[in-house]
Amino acid sequence: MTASDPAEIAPPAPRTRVDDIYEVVKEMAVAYRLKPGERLNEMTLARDLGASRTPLREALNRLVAERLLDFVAGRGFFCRGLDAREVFELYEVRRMLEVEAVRLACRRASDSAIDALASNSDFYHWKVFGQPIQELVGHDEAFHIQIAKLTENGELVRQLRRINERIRFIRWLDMDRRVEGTRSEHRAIVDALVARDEDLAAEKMRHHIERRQDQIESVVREGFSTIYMNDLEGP
Amino acid sequence: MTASDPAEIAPPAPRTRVDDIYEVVKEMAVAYRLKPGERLNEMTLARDLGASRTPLREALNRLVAERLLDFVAGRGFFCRGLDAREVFELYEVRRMLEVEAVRLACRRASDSAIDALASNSDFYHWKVFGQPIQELVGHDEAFHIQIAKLTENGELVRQLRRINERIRFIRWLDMDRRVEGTRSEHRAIVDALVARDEDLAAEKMRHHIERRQDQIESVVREGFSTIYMNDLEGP
DNA sequence: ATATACACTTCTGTATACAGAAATGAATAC
DNA sequence: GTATTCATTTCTGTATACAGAAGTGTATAT
Repeated sequence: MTASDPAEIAPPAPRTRVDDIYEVVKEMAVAYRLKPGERLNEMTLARDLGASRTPLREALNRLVAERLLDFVAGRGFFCRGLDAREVFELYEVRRMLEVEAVRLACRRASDSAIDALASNSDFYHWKVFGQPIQELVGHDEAFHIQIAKLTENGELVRQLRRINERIRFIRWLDMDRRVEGTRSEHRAIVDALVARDEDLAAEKMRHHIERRQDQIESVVREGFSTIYMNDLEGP
Repeated sequence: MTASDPAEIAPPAPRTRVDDIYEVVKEMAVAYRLKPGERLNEMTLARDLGASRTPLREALNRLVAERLLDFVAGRGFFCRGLDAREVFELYEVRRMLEVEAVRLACRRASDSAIDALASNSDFYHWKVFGQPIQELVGHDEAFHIQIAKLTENGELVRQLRRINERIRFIRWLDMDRRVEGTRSEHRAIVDALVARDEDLAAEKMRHHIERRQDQIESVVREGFSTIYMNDLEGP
């Protein structure tokens, strides 16, 4: 958005090794390619990433602050756990933010912004079958973020993005059973937004998120088996 | 809470130099003892803290992830800015979370927990005059966190704590004009909680937070002058 | 007087080194 | 067979070293 503004062409922001490491390890943590609670060996990981421990540890510290990794002084860095309670709490925070976000969106968004959401929205394009789950979840996240952006509150958007990273694995697991439901629920939210019916939009959003919240316990259980099945594709 | 549980006496969690540095620099950033946008000299700062650059940079990376510092690759670390828009957005997110939090508290909190909040609440003890502003803000934050804890949602509490760190400086500035208002508004919230009147509690909380939101612009302006006056007490 | 080029200084980004803590495992005691 | 001790190995926590980028200031040209 601001990046393409010709008035502020700052030097193209040199990428450091820390940034690269950060992204790679983040992906590993988000996708639980590291097992829950697994200890990270800094020397091995640094070697595998072709770097030294110094930038690695800086990246790991960022990830600890984002709660994608755990850290114990004297013992090192660990993959975050997979805990139904934590996921449940994150869904609850997410609901609080998104229900209010869609309210604000009803009040603040321009007609054209809402039109863009309505006509561009993924639920028109989703091929429900034969589409990689990752793509579907990507569309899902994008839809919710787009609504958050209508509030013009950058902090809100950032917080939701962070929550999304932490529950993405869970979304991967339950998306395939819920594609159709998701699509129709998204549509209901957009309809309410177009009508600027704040209460209805809020209610639809609450419903949309709470439905998933109910299933967390079982999805997390499925998560463990998925994680430990993936040994098969290990290195 | 869990720390004193005899069943889980883990080794007393050795403190590292990173932890110490983290806390010291965090305090500097929170209190704007670093000027907004000021560049941090790693060598100087490390020397002043009696450490080397390695743990310093790890701590700084954590603080960047928490948005208490900025980072530009190739240029280094900077104190966060002081920006009315950002503060405004944080107050908005805070309102979203706390209004819903007090609703959940009405539903979930035990009678005894609410009693404890009501009888122990700071507004009974606040000495309005002649009390350091820092203490008053500490009571204020503690009050709000206590309510959040009634939800039993640890993530919610954590997110609010992080927001509090980022707006603490602003609270310091406007607290002295608002001590009495704060006290009575807190009381109204507690009364609604005791009555388990969810809608009323939510409305009181919303009002409580939005009142401050309206003043942010002017408080931020005051903030700049405060920051640049403090040169007088420099080292 | 302002702008440009260039040498010089300072600082960041990363690798490496090393001390001490933690984990591992063998050997011994019970 | 289980528990305990101690030697050995491995790994973390931090300091230091160094290359190259960024910043600074001076001298020269216009």
